[in-house]
Amino acid sequence: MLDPKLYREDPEQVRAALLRRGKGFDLDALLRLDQEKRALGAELDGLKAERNSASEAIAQLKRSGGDAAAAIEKTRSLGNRIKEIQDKADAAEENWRSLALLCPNLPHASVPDGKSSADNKVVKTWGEIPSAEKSFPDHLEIGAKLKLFDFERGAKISGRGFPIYTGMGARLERALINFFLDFHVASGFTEISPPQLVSRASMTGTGQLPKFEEDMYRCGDDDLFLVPTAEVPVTNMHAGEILDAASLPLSYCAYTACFRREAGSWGADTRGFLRLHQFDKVEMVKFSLPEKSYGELEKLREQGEELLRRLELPYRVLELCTGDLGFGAAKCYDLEVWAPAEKKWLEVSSCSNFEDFQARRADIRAKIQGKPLFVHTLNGSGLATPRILVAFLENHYTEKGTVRLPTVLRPYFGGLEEIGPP
RNA sequence: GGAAGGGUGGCCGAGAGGUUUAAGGCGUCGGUCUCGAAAACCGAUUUACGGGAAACCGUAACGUGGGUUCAAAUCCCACCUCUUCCGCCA
Repeated sequence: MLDPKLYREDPEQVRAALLRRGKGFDLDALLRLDQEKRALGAELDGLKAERNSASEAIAQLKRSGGDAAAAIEKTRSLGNRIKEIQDKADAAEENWRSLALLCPNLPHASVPDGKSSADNKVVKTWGEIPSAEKSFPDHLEIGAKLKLFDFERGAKISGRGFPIYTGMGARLERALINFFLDFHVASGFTEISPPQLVSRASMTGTGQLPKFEEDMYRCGDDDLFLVPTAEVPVTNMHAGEILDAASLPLSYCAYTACFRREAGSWGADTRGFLRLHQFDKVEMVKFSLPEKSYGELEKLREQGEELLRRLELPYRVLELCTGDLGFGAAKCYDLEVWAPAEKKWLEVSSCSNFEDFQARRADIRAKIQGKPLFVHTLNGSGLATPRILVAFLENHYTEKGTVRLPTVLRPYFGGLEEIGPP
């Protein structure tokens, strides 16, 4: 949610910033609703002030033993008038809020202009990309040979997009999750194991709702949502709190399964592990002082990059352009790994600074110089496993028909150096 | 799932329709005293929205949302949540 003062005081600047994103948002409607809400609020406050002083007069009259019946009768109609305006004011407030929740965040000034993912800026590339001539077995073929996963049976149980990991595949999945968490904890992050079903309020706090409800799995009887990312429960841990400024930045990491309906996104990149309804991810979440948040964003990105280097996977870093920026993000880096058989870059992490966009929705503040101010929230995948698995198998497949394990993963396999056929 | 009892400021805790401007205590900050500190004493100590150049003024908030009333922390209803007990259960 945007700070209303921004568009009240300088609507043209907000309009220009929103326009950089490309997608239309009706700022004029928001301004109109804001105006309406404030006008009714002022009228209501005046009427209530009138009633308060009338009530006080009645109290005094009664205390001194006088007859208040006439005064009470006179004040009664004021009550009806207040109720009427109150209803209008409530409706105006609700209209304003519904629209305000649909307004995306403003991009940071440093974010490059652009219309789509084609305009994202490559800021860094690491590792060696094999020549395009050379052909590689893809992850499905490797997985089949080594019996690492079973898509058919997964589909039988739940439908497509719900893979089963089997044998060494399951172990590799678990090893990756543990490696990620262990690395973050060693770097000073606090590990969280959060609820994986969350309330509507939590989903609204981080910005998944109300706009993206059709992409979420919902348990209707209880109005709970399966988490699409650990960002939701971990960020909302501090909803409604005033944090100790001295404790910032707070750095958390959490593993959860992630559930996404991916409504409307079928058709492209849906083979194998490339797009799933359920997948595993370790997420990093930070709460920062406003003036420190962009420094924290760089650190978050570096934290993700280090995982990729240790897994010995070639990767690149993209700075997303204004047109590709997520709904709540002010600035975002994507990490992509190279999959040699797919001959594609695969997104495995998104590191975003939301500034106070989520903090405003979820009411997360810190007392800064005596004043409670909204903190900045950040999050980044560190990392999501399915596409890591694709790149991992394709990059580390050996001529012997085995998958070589980088040294950092070997402790999770009792020292084993490679994964062979069962 | 059933029963009972709770939810009040940063914290503890009183208040049971109008002298609440939420007592009292703790904590925190400032001051007096002191070489300095402690103690004691004095004072201050929520937030949001609206108006105003400012001083300040108005409104709201006692778990949440409704209702009754001229007037609600206080009465009524629903819900959330905590504690205890019972039932079920990994």
